[in-house]
Amino acid sequence: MKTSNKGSAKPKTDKQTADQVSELTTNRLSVYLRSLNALEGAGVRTISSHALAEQFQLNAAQIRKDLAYFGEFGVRGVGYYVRDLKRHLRQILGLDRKLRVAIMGAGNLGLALADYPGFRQEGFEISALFDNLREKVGQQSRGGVPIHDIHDLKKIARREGIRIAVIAVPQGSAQQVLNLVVASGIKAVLNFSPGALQVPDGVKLKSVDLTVSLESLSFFLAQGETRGD
Amino acid sequence: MKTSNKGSAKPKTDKQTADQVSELTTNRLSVYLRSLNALEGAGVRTISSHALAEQFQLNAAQIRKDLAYFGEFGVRGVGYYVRDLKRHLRQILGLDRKLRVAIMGAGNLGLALADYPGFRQEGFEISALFDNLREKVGQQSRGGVPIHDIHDLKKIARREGIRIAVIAVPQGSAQQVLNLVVASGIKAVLNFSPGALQVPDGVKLKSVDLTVSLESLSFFLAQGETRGD
DNA sequence: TTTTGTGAACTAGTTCACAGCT
DNA sequence: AGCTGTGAACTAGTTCACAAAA
Repeated sequence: MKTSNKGSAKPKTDKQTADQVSELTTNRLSVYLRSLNALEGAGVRTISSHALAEQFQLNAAQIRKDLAYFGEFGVRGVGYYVRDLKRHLRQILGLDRKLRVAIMGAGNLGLALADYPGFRQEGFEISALFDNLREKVGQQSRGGVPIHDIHDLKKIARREGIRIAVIAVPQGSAQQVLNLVVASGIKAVLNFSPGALQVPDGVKLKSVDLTVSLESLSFFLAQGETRGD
Repeated sequence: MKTSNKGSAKPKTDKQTADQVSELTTNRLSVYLRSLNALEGAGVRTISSHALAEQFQLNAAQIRKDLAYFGEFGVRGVGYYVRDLKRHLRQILGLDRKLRVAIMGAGNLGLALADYPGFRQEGFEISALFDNLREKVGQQSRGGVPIHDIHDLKKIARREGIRIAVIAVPQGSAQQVLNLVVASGIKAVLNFSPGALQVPDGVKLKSVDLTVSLESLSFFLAQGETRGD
């Protein structure tokens, strides 16, 4: 237990500061949150780390450690109150407010992502698409997300308070578009284009590389065939 | 050097068996391969682990270790021959043949993925889309991938030799569709639906969770705001 | 009794540093 | 001289195991 920070020279918000939490941990927090939403919907009031761990293939201590980085949310002998823990996780993950997202590239992928229901959950709002093709600008996605000229990014990002950009442009222009995103003051970017991109310090880039994912499956299949011991 | 497996009771293919290679390693192999393609295109004949490491933010020893799991591909004093290493990596990753892919779900995301150029590289071929909506079956994607009835999955997967499935259906039906995929004999699955899915042993499931990715960015932004020490 | 929170032990992954080959 | 391949050292992440709280 580490209640009471007497003596410690950092009052802050006690925990919450979480300077050195690994991304593996925060990713798991998202997973826990999703499960808590389901549990709350099902009317479950309280859940133990063991019961939670069972749902994913995870160790219960892992879950307790993950949560302990941010505070003491559990009750010994009982577990975690679903509603409480959910509220804490939403706050830790910064989901207790609306976060506006822009999608760069109104091609197949960009348009699909703009209307993807998973993106609309938990406080995210897709506010705008950006493209450089004259004929796309002024149109909108099937779900009604407007397509703007990429040159208006800075202006619109400021006006709409866009905090996150998603890169869904072809390989060749990804770095260039990323530079525009960074210049417009956006600090968090989810990238779907393949290949290495450079961002300055203070900007978080998270990449989803579909080619790597597919090739990882290919490797698995190839192994299965060679492994004829 | 570990040439000559005298004494060892496993002649096999010497290396290549690679029983315990981490997924982190194989993911990096994909990244190296992409870079080698670019280098070959640029006419570069040979590359050192240092020069490769520089491109991504990686340690050179990391690259040498990753490659060493599968054999000795380098030449001391020289580095790696680009063409040679590329060929080896393609073989290790199982990309030295055509791999056919089916996409489950002809919604926005499924259709976008079907025509995604990144998927068409390196020997992958999107052979078919599957959906359960009467009005979609018989149509095709803009790029010409035919949409079949999901009930014909087994038949078509066998006929076309489909080895990989991509799950792009709504959350609610993901597990059900995955079960059909597994029943049809497909052993490798790339999943885009959120939430935990169960697969039997011997089937590889790789999930890309867009919600988790976005929430990870949200966490980063929230930290930046709180970290006002 | 149940279940948390957490130090200690363990396991996995990365980087160092250098012998040995070209 | 240059660069690989790899044990040894180190760092990060996970699991164990148990005291303390409800």
